[in-house]
Amino acid sequence: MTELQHASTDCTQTRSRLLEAARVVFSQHGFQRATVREICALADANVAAVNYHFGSKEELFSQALNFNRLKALQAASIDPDINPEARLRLFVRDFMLILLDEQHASSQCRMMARELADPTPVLDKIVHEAIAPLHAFVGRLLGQIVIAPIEEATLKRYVYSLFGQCLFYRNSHPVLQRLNPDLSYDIAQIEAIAQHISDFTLAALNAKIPD
Amino acid sequence: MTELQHASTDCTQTRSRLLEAARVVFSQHGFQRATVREICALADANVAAVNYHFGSKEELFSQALNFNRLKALQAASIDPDINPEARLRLFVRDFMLILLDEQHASSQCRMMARELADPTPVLDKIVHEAIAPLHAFVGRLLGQIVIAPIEEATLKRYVYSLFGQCLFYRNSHPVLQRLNPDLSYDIAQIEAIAQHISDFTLAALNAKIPD
Amino acid sequence: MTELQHASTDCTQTRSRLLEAARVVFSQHGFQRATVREICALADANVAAVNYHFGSKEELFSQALNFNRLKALQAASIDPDINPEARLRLFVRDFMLILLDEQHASSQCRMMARELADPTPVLDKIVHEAIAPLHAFVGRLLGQIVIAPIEEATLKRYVYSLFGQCLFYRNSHPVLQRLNPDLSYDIAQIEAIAQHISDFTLAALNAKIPD
Amino acid sequence: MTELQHASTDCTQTRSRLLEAARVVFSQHGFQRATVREICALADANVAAVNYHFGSKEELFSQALNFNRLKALQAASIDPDINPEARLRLFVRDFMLILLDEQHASSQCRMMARELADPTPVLDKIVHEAIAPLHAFVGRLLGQIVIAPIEEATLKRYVYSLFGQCLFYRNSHPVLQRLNPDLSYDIAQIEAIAQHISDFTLAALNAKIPD
DNA sequence: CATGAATGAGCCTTCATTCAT
DNA sequence: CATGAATGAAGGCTCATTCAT
Repeated sequence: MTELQHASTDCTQTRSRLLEAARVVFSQHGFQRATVREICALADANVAAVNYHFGSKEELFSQALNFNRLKALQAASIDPDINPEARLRLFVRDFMLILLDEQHASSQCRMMARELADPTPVLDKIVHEAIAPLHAFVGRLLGQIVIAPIEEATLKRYVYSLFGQCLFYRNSHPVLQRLNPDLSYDIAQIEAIAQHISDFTLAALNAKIPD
Repeated sequence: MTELQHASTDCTQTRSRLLEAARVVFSQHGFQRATVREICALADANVAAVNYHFGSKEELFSQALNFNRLKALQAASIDPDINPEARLRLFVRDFMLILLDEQHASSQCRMMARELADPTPVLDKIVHEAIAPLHAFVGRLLGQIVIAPIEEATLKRYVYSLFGQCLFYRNSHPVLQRLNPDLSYDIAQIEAIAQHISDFTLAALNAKIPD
Repeated sequence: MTELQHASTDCTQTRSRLLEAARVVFSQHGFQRATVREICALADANVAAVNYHFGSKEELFSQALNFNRLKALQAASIDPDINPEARLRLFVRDFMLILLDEQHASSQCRMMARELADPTPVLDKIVHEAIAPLHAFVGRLLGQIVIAPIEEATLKRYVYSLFGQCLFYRNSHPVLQRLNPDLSYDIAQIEAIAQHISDFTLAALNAKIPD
Repeated sequence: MTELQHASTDCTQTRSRLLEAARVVFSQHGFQRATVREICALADANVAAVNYHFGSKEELFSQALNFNRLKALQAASIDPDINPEARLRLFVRDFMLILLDEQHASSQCRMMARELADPTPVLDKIVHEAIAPLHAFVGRLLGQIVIAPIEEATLKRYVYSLFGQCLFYRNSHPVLQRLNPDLSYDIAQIEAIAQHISDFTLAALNAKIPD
């Protein structure tokens, strides 16, 4: 519960603590189930603090979302000196690290993943600011790998196949935990998963070329 | 437990109507957002009916789940006269129809999909009765396609890659709707999606063989 | 506080008790200051009872208004066998009894008086259903007294002068109480006030005739 | 108590701006509905300013009341060279201008009018400092018009009849607005109203003499 | 067997006030 | 002298559940 309390950020500021606590609680319970009371308790703040600083639970949710890491992700995989396949492997690895690494501040991404299953008005913002650019970026990347000209619709399905594989590990995490009770993601395992997804995807893409 | 006791009785029975209404409402709003009042209103029953017949909202949810269609799915794809690849294509097609076809009574499966993102104690039942067998089934099927002996862990990842691709279209439906505002699934489109997933997966599996 | 509890109405019904309590509390504190909690406490009901029975505080307020007495008032003063001046005296007397008699169920009228100073959306209903007809009625009555033809606007001002005098005793009651600390309205006093208002008004109206 | 201490200082002083803003907001919304936040926002001051300068919302309200205009009113109508009836007409005219003229700084009086319907402890001050003297003044004035000796109680009722007519236009303003949607008070209309009230009252008073 | 009525815990939010600087 | 930040009490309302019939 107090995992992020007094963490690296400037915790003397109630506002920052609220944002941090919100990410934890929202990513655990989703927007609906999360209560401002729990967030405030975790942030060691008064119940009224959320409304004072953000005006509403929804605005807090919206501001707790932080797409910086996702944007940095794209920047890192954009180096033109690396060939497209290697860039894809880099991207998938970083993406999975963000999605699965419980230790780091990836709760924003988990919040997003939750949001997908239980949309609130904030989803529009998420899609517009984070997901659409990400899909566009991955679309360009895959387009460079599949040299043969392909239809836009087909390219989209490749993108979906890639994201589907990646997101599965997050979205179906509760299921996987029950199927494999001793499941836990350390960095080595995350990298192995990322490598599998990259292998699988590249194999499918390359196999398509002769067609 | 008693879910099939009344299966044969007239659907005018309150109990049956509640189950049917529950499937509709739960699959629309998820467990949390769905309200007992809405279910009862749709079933034309009293607010107290849910607790009277099922004891709790959660138990209603649990009993509203119905895995028959998923079980039938496996049965259909098990014909030994068909080669494994064709069986996989059949399975994916039927699975996607269940997941995406809004016209038919596949709301149970949509309920399950929602549940994954918002686990309740009922998830244990779902995993045990429906998902675990399904994963095992698909695991055996993929194992027949990848002739070369592979590790159990690797096979699992193949299964995850397949389900990840399939579930993406349901889990990320709100996102896809926003990315493609005129999105809608008719049977032709569902079959095209299924074919893509099958192609993609088989290409990846076959490419692996030389390794 | 419990002045009306278990009064004459069917108090076994929570709904009725809520309406009764609402009239008491609303007329004491006005719409804003009145709290559903206090109303429910007075009605010996649960806090949720208001929302269960009426949906909202405002709808409770709206339904607590009851114009029957005002309507009866007009009916009583409409007897054609009595001359207009006597009918006016009757009307003023009955009106003042409703306005000032604390013993009887005139809290609706006090509620209305409060509403005037602190309008809520419900005021539209009050004006339309109760006040407009009342003004029209009194307008006709005064029109019969002032035989000479007068303009519509002038007639309205007569109506306002009459109602102004009557309502003063209710609206300015807190002031009058402080000016005359031992103020209290028994029936004799109310009748004396009514007689003064009638005298004053009729004198003014009659004095006008020669003009 | 200290209300005039800063009277001479520049109105840019926070304190003065708060008083001015308070008059505007209180007269618009009444004591209850007015919020400290709105007053501070209008005065371009901090939320804490009210409590800092005045200790409480109620004390701000109390100090925002300013009876100078009412006192000036009496002074103006006290000229012994004018006959009592004319003085009454002057008084009523000026009083109605204060009550109804939205353009001028008569918000204090509107504040008082609101207060009557929603008493706070401040009402004691209002009654003692403003209303009681006003009633006394009008009582003397009417006493001079009704030459015949009358009882104190009767004189009081005349005063009430006069004030009732005047205040009606303010207290029932929300109602009148709804009855006459295109209602608005310009100076000509206010003077017409004042004339009607004076005519009506004087007619009644004079008619009484023969009694 | 079923229900209309009622409940109580909990939700988000508002607001006058206080605190630390 | 003044303020931005924070507080706690209270508000209306929702909802799954229970009760009495």
